[in-house]
Amino acid sequence: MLSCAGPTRVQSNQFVIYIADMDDHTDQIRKPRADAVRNRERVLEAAKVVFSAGGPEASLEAVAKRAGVGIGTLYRHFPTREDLFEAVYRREVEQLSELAEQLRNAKDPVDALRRWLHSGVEFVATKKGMVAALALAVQSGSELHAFSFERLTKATGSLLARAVAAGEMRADISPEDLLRAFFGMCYIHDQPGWQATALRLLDVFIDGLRVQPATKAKAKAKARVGKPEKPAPKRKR
Amino acid sequence: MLSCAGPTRVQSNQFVIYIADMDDHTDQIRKPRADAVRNRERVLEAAKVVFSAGGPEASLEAVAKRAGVGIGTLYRHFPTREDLFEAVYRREVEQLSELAEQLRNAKDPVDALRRWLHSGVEFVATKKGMVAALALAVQSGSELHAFSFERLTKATGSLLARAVAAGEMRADISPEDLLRAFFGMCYIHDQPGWQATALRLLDVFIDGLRVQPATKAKAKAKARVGKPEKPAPKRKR
DNA sequence: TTGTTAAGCGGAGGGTGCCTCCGTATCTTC
DNA sequence: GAAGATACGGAGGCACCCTCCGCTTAACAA
Repeated sequence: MLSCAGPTRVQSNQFVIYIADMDDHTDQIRKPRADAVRNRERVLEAAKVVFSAGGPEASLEAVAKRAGVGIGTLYRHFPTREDLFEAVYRREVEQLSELAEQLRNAKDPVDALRRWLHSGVEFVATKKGMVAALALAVQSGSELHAFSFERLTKATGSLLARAVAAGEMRADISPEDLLRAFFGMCYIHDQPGWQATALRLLDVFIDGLRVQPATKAKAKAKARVGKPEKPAPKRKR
Repeated sequence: MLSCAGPTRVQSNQFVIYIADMDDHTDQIRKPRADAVRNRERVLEAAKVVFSAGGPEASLEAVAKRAGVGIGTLYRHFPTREDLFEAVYRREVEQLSELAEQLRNAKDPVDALRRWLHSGVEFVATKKGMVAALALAVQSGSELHAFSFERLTKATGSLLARAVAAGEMRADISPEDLLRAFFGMCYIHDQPGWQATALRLLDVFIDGLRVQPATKAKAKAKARVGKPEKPAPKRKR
């Protein structure tokens, strides 16, 4: 937190980028230490296993032990549990995002959104710990750990915007809201048969999002004015 | 767990009923000890305060300390955290149930349901720890701690059934599902402004539950659980 | 009132987990 | 090979969970 003099380190998806501090004369960009890289990977691998087995509450010390590193090392790489979660499930989040990207070209925008949400349920089902990870990101409004949330919001937003622009869906629900609803539906995971329930509930919700036939034409005309990209307007209450 | 010889004790809502063991000759039914009754009440009072302040994760030892009893006493009265939750919020659950009872006489059944759910949000807002408590009851399928769940399911069911009977709502959503959706929506509590979001999301959901007069037949067909378009290849799991 | 006894009390204690701190080890660079 | 930066690891302090058991106390009978 206090190393103002050293080179800034920005963590991207899989890499670590080193940005030289231009004010500093001795700005030597060191290669990251091999053992550090190795250990980080080990911890990630171990966390994946441990979280899958023991749920999101699993002991971090267990993760460290499985990774064969000291607890201190774990904490250095991932200062909070959330950080670790996010790193573990980052790939999954990205896959979901990419799926949204692909679905943008689907014919029926409402169906595209539905299919995306259904895929989300499947993801959650496969990767056990993911709900917890994402829910954490959604819940704790902390800016720092919101990579997943931001990424998924964007994905949701793009699909939602299309449906709204097509006059198929009401415009007063934000992507964040939709995402929260999604997580809410998945909240009941680990009950037997929760998956079917979640899908059913999501379908109901999507029906609720639909613009009623009576007002459809009006909404369509209205939506055509603005750019399709724009997120849903901010609602007041 | 091993006191086979003593009188059986069944814990009802607010009272403790003593059932004499008929096989036993010396089946004297003792009045509950005054200090036990007093302590139980104290713990409940303390728990209410502590959970409100510190959330559902608050330390049970803190509760015991505030109640002025030993930790052992707390555990004797409430063997699990869940037990304590349920006892604390039992009154609230009952109030909600009673509200549902009253709303059964409302003219518009859909609006009655909506109002009830909105009241639920308000309850959750007031009694901070309640979501957690109820979510626990909903989530952990444990039969023993399902008082709240059962009670609320019944309340939801009565309102839902009325709306369905009136032909206003689709019939393929169970009270349990609705309840789960409700808790899902409230899952995001403790974010600023979550209440407005929850209400909005609930409204969307209710709209989704509605049978549209214009498209009634279509909506009904669509309400089938499986995919609407495909021949539904019976997905397992 | 007093004695008996079950019921209840409390908190020590053993266990687990969180997170920090800092002496030591190892790696990169020159 | 030396120097210095960087990372390692785990001990240690803290908080909490939950159980167990010797002691206390209230209810009841005589």
